[in-house]
Amino acid sequence: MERVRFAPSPTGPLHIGGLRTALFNYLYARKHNGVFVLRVEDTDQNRKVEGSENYIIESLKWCGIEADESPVKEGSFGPYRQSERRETYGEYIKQLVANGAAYYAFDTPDELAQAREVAEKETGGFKYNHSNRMTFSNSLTLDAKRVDDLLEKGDYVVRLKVDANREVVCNDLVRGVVRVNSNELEDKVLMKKDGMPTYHFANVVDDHLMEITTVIRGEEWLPSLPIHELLYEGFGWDSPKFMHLPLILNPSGKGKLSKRDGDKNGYPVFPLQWNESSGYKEQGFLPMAHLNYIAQLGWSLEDGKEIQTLAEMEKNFDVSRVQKAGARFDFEKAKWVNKEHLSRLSSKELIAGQEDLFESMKSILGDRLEHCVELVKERFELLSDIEVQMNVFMNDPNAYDEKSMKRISKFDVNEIGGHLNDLLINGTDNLKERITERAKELEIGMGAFMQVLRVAVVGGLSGPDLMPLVELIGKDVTLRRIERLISN
RNA sequence: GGCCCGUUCGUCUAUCGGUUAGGACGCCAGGUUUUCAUCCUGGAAAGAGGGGUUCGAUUCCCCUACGGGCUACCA
Repeated sequence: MERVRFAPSPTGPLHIGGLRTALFNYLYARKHNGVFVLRVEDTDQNRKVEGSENYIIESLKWCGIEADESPVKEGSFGPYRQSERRETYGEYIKQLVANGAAYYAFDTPDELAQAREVAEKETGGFKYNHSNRMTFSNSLTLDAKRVDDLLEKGDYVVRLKVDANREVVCNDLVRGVVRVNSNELEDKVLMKKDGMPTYHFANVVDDHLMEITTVIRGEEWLPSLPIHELLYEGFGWDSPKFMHLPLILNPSGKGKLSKRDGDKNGYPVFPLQWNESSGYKEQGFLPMAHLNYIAQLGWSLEDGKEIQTLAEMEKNFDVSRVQKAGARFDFEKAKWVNKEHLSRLSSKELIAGQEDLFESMKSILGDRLEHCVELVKERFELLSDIEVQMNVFMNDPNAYDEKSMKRISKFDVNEIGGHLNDLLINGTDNLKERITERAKELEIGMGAFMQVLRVAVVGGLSGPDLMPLVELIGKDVTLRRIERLISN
């Protein structure tokens, strides 16, 4: 049975990259009839941001990709918050030291900073590893008595002992084999002075204990894969499969997609509102459409089909079709995907799915609601367009478009308005034919009638099909709008 | 700087040695529409560069260039 996990740290809102990682984990789990776990990696209490854990959970909920096991839905591998697993890490770190794969280190931050400064000047980089570990203050260099004393004081970290000059072979589901010489690696801190594990350690211990079979995460973790591999080895555990997802880049291609760039170029980077930043939900995206678009960044279908529902993605997901290279985010295409999803919904489905949005319209338009939606539906790109477009059915124009007024000013608006009034008195039946007839009689262009009527009804020269529109708002409203235009 | 990963139209991508290098977004033109949008048709637009391997390379290998990631007692 496949078990995968999404393991965000609650240091802020979930962003597009994180959501895509969550989505691919979810899709992988569903595709393989496996289990999708949400684990909160809150080992750095200093960076913890209030409300972000809840935000992450709510975001996944909005998207419809909730975890099977999580802090709010405990399975049998809990707790699902790393801050609640301290004792476990304590036990396992001892085991690793006993195995000879890790050691205690007592260097102070100052000493390390100094060593770093010197090393950077001389060689351009500092690494705490086999080459210099014997010059530092740790359980490899100090005698047993001294080590015990220092341990007693509790002022220590635990470091991974990386052997010199050996090849560490890693496997990645999208990139294949990645080899790295252990000399490039560092004796990474596994347990911090405060007794909390670092990412590397907690991650490996938890993935093992939670019986994770496939680790799917962002490419930024690829460089630390060898460290993780060595940890599994140090414990004598089998490592899971790994899949590193290509990064989502800023539209410019410069760097990982950032909130900064989103703000600058006017597109959201969060699923839901977070403080001042509005999310995809607030911008009027269908959760499924948003998911569909971000899935497309790094994954494609064999037949080139681009629009998929969540259910279809679950069925179609295929690891072997995941891209290697990072993909730039494109807000225009994201909107197009949303539009396609919207247009695939029938008016009935659309209304049913957006109860809040249609509630007040329903009370005004009653039975006509569905027909009204039908008429303007194809003009929706974002959910926010619904209110704008539906307005023609609800309210008389409160202003007239300047250009349009100029266009119709070449006609005798009063005269044409009078004729329209005259024709409408008898109702809206066969209105188009009757207008055509009248236009012919008067030797006035049909266009003049239609344009004047359009401006009267919608306030400008663009809008939905005019005749069905007049029919839907009815004779009286149309008459009133013509009157308003004339008296304007 | 070092290490790792990557590189097909402006962007997302197809191609798993032999194709007029295909699709989508966006853009442009035409058609439909009394208008706009939709829709339909057409168009411009790509294999980073250099070496190999091969009868034949976008595809396999190497080098260079460029891009990205990592380089914390952060994740």
